[in-house]
Amino acid sequence: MNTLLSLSRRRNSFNLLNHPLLLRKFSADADPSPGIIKPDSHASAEVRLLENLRKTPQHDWPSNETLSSLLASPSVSPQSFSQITRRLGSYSLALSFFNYLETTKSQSQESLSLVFQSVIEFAGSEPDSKEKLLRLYEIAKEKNIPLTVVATKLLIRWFSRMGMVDHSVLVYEGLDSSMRNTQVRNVVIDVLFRNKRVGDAFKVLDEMLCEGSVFRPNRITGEIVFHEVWRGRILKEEEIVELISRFSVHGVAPNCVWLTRFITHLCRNARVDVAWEILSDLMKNKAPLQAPSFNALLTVLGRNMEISRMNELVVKMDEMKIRPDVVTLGILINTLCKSRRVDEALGVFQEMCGKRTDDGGVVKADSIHFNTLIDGLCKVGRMKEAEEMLLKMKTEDGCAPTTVTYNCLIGGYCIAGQLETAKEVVSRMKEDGIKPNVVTLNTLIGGMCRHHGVNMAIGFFTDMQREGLKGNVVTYTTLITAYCSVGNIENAMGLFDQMLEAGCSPDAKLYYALISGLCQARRDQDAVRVVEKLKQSGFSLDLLAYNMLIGLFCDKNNGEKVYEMLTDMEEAKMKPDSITYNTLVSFFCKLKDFESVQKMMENMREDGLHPTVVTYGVIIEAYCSAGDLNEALKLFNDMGSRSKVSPNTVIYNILINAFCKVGNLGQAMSLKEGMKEKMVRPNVETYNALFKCLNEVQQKETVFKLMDEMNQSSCEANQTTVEILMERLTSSDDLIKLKQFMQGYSVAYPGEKSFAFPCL
DNA sequence: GTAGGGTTAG
Repeated sequence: MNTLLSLSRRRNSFNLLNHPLLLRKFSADADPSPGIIKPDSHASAEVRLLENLRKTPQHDWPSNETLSSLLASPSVSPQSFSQITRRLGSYSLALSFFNYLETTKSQSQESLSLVFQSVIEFAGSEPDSKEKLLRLYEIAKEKNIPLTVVATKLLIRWFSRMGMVDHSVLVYEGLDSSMRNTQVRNVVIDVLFRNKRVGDAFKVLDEMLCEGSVFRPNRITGEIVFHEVWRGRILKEEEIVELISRFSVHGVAPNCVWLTRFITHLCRNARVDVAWEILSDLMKNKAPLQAPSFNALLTVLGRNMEISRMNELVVKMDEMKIRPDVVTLGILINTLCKSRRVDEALGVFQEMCGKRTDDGGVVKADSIHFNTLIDGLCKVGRMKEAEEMLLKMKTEDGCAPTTVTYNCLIGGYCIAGQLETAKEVVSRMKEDGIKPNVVTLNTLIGGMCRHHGVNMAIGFFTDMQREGLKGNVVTYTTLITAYCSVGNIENAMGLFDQMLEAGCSPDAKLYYALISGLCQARRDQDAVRVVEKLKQSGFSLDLLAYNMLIGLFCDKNNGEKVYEMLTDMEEAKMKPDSITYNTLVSFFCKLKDFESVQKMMENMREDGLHPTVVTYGVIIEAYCSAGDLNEALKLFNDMGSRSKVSPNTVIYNILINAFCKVGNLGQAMSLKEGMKEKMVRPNVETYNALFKCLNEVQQKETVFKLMDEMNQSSCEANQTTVEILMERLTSSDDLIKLKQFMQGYSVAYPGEKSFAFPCL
């Protein structure tokens, strides 16, 4: 048989003929020494037919009686005709055979079609195949020879390859509707796509997809269409979703890689719900799916910490017998650990390890799974279990502890403030032959800063530097932040310079830490230097940083720098927010530049922002301190009516204070009454302002009334209150009243304990 | 040739 195989491979270009079954049938021909393997009797009619065709010259075929009788033999099936034609070995012989059969009219249309198919097969590899195929197609039409599915597919494909896609379409359109089956349509669609006739391709596809279609799409249709959809970017996202849904009705899913890519794309563009819908739809229609597509969705659900939805999805996977893999395991335990649900993570870990996967393997945990769990345990302070997990790791195959494992443990002990134990872990890891790295260093430094202060951390860092271990940008950020938080800006800036000298590049987080530290410490000169450095390094400030800096420069009355920051923001196409505006409003208020204040308010509205209660507070206070109480009052009235911003206690206090200061008690009291109406609670400042104003003897009754009111509304007096009242209430009677007031008794009705009215 | 994931420090 081996000999036979090799011989026949050499002789035949058609793979089909290499099939052992066919070799057996045609063994007399294939074997050079007849007699070794004898043709069986069943095949003899076909074999003899082929032999006779070969030994008889073509022009003698019509007159050869043996041939005629063999052709009439019922044992020669239509399928044999196509094989016999192929075995004739050449295009011209095959065509002659076809013509011969056609003229004898001895054969069924099916046999003729099959012979014709073999002729087409030959024509495809002829030197002038284009003309030959065109001619054959003409012949088929002239002689009314129905094309077989194979012939149809070949013609459509070849015409397209030869640049005659119109002929491909003609072939397709000339077909009987029963011949336009899934296979043929798949070829047509593919050819149309390749020739950029997208609309026509979708027309053919549409008939397959629509309800009740006879020739439904199959996996290959999906392959062709989705490949093109991705490659050619011919559809919008919604259209792709719709297309997947239409395929899904027929139980067809895009292939795993394609689908996973699309799901990832949707998730990255915040279309998680759409991704979810697609997978649900496909599951509902029982389309074949695999874990990676689900992993893509689970990843983003994990990032958003949507654990219940993740759970739901895993349950669905289980129902559909879609097996989770190692990646699924990684996503689940990581998400659970990050949300501090360590027990659930351990549960999932137990349950999934050892489960079968789609490719027949077993879900096997690796070092990273262990690291994730150990980190989870350490973050919640379960150090004993973390240590046990480390021991377990050492006994498992392919799960050797790494630097990361030990770093997690060190981090855990640092969180717990056990710095000594953390350092011991460093010794243990060295004994195990695992090298500490910069993360180990940073973890320890972070722990020291938190629990023992920055000086100890600096000492440790210096020691490590002597041992040759270099810090990185994270090391410096930790230390700089620690210095800033204790207000030691000199050392923070010193470290910044040291870092630059050491050739370590600052990153965005470092710049942010430094700028926020400098702004809090009101160090404008240093801030300017750092911002310059930041820009040189190609970084840019974000809105938060701009706001901090603008606040600092406003505070330092550095209008020039404020202007520069605003110009920078504009160039960076960054819109100020209400914090930026409030800072600026407050700046102009301080300068009593009310024109600019008005301008800022206008700009704010143009930018679609609304003045807040803070904005109004700042301006009202500015008008008050400029002595323009009318303007302050006007703005106060504007608040509620124009801006629909309700005044709060702070606003009322500003005004009450101002009116009290100029001795306008009437206006102050009426504002206080207004508070009651607006349900704004007066506080101790409100009362202090009023008490200060009530210094006439005849106003004593009002003082008492207010004192009772304070008690009733549980507004506690402070040092200032007592000082003011002591000045006003000097008689012995008054002092008794003051004492009663301090004890919470009513002063207007002595002996009666006041009640607190929570409604006020 | 093509997809998905998980670990430590600011």
